Amino acid sequence: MNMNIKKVAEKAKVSTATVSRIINHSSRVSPSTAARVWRAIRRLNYHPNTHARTLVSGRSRILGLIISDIANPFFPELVKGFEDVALQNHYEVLLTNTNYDPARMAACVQRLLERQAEGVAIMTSEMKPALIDEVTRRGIPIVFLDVGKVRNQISNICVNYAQGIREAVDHLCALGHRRIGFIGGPRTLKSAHTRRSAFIQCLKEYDLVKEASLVVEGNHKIDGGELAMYRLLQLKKRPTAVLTSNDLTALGALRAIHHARLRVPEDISVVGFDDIDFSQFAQPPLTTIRISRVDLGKMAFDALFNVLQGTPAKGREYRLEAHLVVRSSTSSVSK
Amino acid sequence: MNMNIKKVAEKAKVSTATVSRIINHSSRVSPSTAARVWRAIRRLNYHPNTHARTLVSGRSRILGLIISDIANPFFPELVKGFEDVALQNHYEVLLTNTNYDPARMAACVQRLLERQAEGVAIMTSEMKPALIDEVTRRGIPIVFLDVGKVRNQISNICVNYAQGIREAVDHLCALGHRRIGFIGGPRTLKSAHTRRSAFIQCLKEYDLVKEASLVVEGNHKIDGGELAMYRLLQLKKRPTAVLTSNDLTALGALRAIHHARLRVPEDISVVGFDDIDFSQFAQPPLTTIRISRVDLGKMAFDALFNVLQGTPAKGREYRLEAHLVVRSSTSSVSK
DNA sequence: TTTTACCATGTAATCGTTTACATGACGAAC
DNA sequence: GTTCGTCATGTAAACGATTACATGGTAAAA
Repeated sequence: MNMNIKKVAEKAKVSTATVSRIINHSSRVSPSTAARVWRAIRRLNYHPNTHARTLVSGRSRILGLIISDIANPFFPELVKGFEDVALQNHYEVLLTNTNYDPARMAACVQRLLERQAEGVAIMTSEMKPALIDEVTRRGIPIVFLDVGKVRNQISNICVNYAQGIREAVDHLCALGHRRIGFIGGPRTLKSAHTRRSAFIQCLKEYDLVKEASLVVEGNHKIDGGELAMYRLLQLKKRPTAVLTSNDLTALGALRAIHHARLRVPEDISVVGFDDIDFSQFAQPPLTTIRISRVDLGKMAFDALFNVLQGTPAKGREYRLEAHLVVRSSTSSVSK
Repeated sequence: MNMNIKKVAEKAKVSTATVSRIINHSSRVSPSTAARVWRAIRRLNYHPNTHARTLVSGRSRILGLIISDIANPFFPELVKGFEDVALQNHYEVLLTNTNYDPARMAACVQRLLERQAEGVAIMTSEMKPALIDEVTRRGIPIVFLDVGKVRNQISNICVNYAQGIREAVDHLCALGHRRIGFIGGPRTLKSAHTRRSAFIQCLKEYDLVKEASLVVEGNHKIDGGELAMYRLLQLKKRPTAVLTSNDLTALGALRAIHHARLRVPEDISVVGFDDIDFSQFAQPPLTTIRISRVDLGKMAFDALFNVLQGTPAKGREYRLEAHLVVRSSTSSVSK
């Protein structure tokens, strides 16, 4: 019943080696036999068994993609970008979720190793060094997002958060804001930390109010943003504008402000981060710092692909820009 | 360098067959050798090669999950539900996107067949019968969402849209609404069609205004909902409440109403469909008909799993309930 | 004590490919 | 007309597991 290379070989009256060579375009074969074999392949509706291929060749044509949580709106587009270009290059993608849990991350890596992934994109930050070693020891390239150093087979995509934040602060300053609050992400998250640092750095460069109470912590979800915003609203001198560590946080802030019977942007300006699909449909549409997650996904693939093709297999540092997109949640400060 | 079963066998001074038996708990082995082998396995950090396993046993422990588009907020949670329970049962999930394109769907199925998926969950409706045949001919179970008939290895999950819609209409009637509009999904989409039919059916059962102009077409995205709502607003006698075919459509409607300087729910009540994560954070929080997408994913896995385990491998029909969740986008009709 | 049965383990075939090496045919170079 | 190189193709050994069958040993049954 099941088709295999042997049957094709028989039908085309050649050896399996020849069929294999034709499928893989691996060495010269006479055009006439090639045609005969292709015809047989089509007739029998033959498709090579990937597992057998992987077994003998060692090449699985599988790439691993590790993310935190597909239900987090940051990731779907990233996945899409990665998958699209992987598919174009005839790679299959094995998607794994860590659920923000380092233990589960270990399991993800394990699963990818077992399936012989040829490369691993780690787009989340829960990571133990021991795991990385185990991957690189097998010669499997890795690409990280914002963490770790570029090494032999390790690439890194650095998002230029600072630039995006600088643009946002520029924009707010130009509108007359001086007291700018910041709602960060969870302490444990590397990227959240980077964003906060970039903001604080920015405060120094501009002539802005620096008060510890203006920087509060969220959880990168809506409820955390809402809670954090309440805290900012309760300050005796509250900020006239708020920058947030991601869009969900900003949406939570919007809610809190709305509940407090204040208006955005008339009473308080709000700036998000990421530009998830939704932010343009928020009420009001959110001014936010955009990271193209589709590009991020594509870039992650490229990073792996380059190492996979490259001789020598050197890792590289990639840069992804973040820019402000102005919508309606910011306006000049009212006095 | 690479670990394999042979090295483990050597180290533990047994044959590879014994190691295999121990790994698979497949037949009695003496506890003492088992212990020795497990120790060797741990020492050498051995993990079986899945491809070799698949090749000889025919079982890949891979399930295929076909969806339209991971960036569509309907799917991430579904994927998560499916994946979680698949993982618990030691299955890997191969996720494929059709991008709403039947041709790409064919490619998805092809890829899954080549990777020897043991079961396929098709959570989207672009499907050609020829493809299905090719899958079932190989004895691979399939589960559909809302389409097709239950057959030998084919299961189907039927969402009880009608019930959800009935609850919504009940709710609106109780609030005094009589002119209820409906914004449907794209004609090509089976589930959209089902939802619209259920609504029209409902109109007949209740004493409601039936006018063709009250049923308009969207595209299951925000812009489509917005456009469609504008059309409803331009009617000489506009509806006092609107039911929509999915939440994105409802959010678009919200925008349109907002732009028209009308208020939700005071001037118009809006009901969504699906209860995507976001709808609770809309302004105002959306009354909507909830389908638990996590449960949907789990159910899809169960359907496949049951056939995979079951003897005989009969397909079944599953039912998923849809219920109204009332938030703030509906209120009694103002006169 | 002999027979029987069963249990733990080993031997080797098998899954469907790829690929190093062997082979034979044919044309060019001498 | 040998000899040689090239080219197309075939032969067979991997790859790393599972599993049907074989084997020998030990305990129970006779």
